[in-house]
Amino acid sequence: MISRPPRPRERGIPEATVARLPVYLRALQALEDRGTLTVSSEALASAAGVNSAKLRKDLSHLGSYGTRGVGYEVEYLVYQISRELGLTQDWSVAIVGIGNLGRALANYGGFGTRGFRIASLLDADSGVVGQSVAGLRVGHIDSLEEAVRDNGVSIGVIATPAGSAQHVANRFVEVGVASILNFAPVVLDVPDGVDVRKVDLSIELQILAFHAQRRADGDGRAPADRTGLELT
Amino acid sequence: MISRPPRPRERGIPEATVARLPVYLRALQALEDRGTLTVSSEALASAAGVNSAKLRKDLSHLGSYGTRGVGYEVEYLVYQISRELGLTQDWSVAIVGIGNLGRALANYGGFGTRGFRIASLLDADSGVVGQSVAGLRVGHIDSLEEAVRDNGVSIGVIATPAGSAQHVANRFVEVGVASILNFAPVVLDVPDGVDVRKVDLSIELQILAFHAQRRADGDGRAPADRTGLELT
DNA sequence: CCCACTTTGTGCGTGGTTTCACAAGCACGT
DNA sequence: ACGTGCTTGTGAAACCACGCACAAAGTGGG
Repeated sequence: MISRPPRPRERGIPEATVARLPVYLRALQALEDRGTLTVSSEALASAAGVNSAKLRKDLSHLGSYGTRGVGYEVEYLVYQISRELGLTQDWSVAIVGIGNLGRALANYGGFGTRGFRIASLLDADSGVVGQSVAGLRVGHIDSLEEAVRDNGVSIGVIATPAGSAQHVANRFVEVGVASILNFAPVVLDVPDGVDVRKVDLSIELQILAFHAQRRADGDGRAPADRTGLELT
Repeated sequence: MISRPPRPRERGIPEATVARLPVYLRALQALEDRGTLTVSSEALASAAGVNSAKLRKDLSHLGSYGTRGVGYEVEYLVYQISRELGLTQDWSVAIVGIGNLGRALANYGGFGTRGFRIASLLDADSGVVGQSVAGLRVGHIDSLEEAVRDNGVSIGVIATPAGSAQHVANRFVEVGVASILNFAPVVLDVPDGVDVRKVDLSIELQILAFHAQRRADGDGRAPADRTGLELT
């Protein structure tokens, strides 16, 4: 009885679990940096800000990687989650729209922590094209197809104004980029099989405002820490 | 620990609905700009990228604001959603961490579209303090308490490096800021009653990578591609 | 006034997600 | 070898979200 099965999991990890795996991964990497060797579901859950039962169930979808009475081996779990998320291979990313946000993304070191390589920066503004941002020369949007093909780009990031986003998305789709991260405040229309995720700063603010208003209204319950006073 | 299960919602709107209201609102405002007076749930749902039954159910949580046989009056619905989200009042926002991302946020006009006013920019780096960004003078982080009080800030945005985020959050909480939007890649620990939302760029990328990998694996079909032996 | 047509609001079945609670499993000390 | 203590993995229950399908309610034409 030896043999660790190389592919214990079956296809079909719940979407909610997938969304949490990166959080676990980051918490684990912090533990790893601190030299921790093993961690219990309780401790890891607390670091990740979730319920421990949820964490165990999430991990159980990947396989049985824990040891009862002990916990999980940090390094091994890091590897398993990385592999599941596809971070053991490299992904090339193109960013379109090198305004304030695009620049921030290009310079955001956290991206490349593992697996992601920013391969191409593109913009439509001839005043921006040619500039050097994060060590890359900004190319013209017209060369998108070329940039995608030459660099093997498989993930496209849209950081353009709302008006251009759909057009950029269309061109990404046409050259075969099937994963798009959209920062523009529009709903993108893409064919089946293309995966779009949206990050919308003002939507997050609006959700915060909703809850803040509810707190301020005749709530009856003040924030635990403060003395119920709340001015608007 | 925290034992406060009895408070999912008081008289309220499901969380999933709240998260979609801003999307509807944006679609409605686009219609308004185009001069459209009324819209059917079908049309609005399509513009917002959701199912029309879901949209109707979402709106039904706000009240009965539609007219059967006709649809919804755009302007009226804009007002109702705005009110529900708390956008009829003004929210003052402070941004801490004026690096690339903080700068992008400060300049992001979309914020102020309605209801949100960026009242204060703060940073710890003396090379940044004093600079003018988006028409505001960047203040020193030490003046956070003062800035919050003087401007009536009720929403705090954290765009600092990971290492400083928890500290900034603590200070926000201490001066009574109970709504925090966190861009730093850490899980913030805050007392009950404080609302934290997190936007994490690299997590989004990792989720995309997961799906991209799954597409690549079982590309044509999914079934018995590699169903070998499996022992545990 | 009545009828045909349109669109909302919602009851209900279905499926996914969270949480509890506990048996099963492993390590370690005696 | 065996019991003790701890932690995982997972049934089962509760909860929530989604979408179908249809009755209710309004509009407009004849």
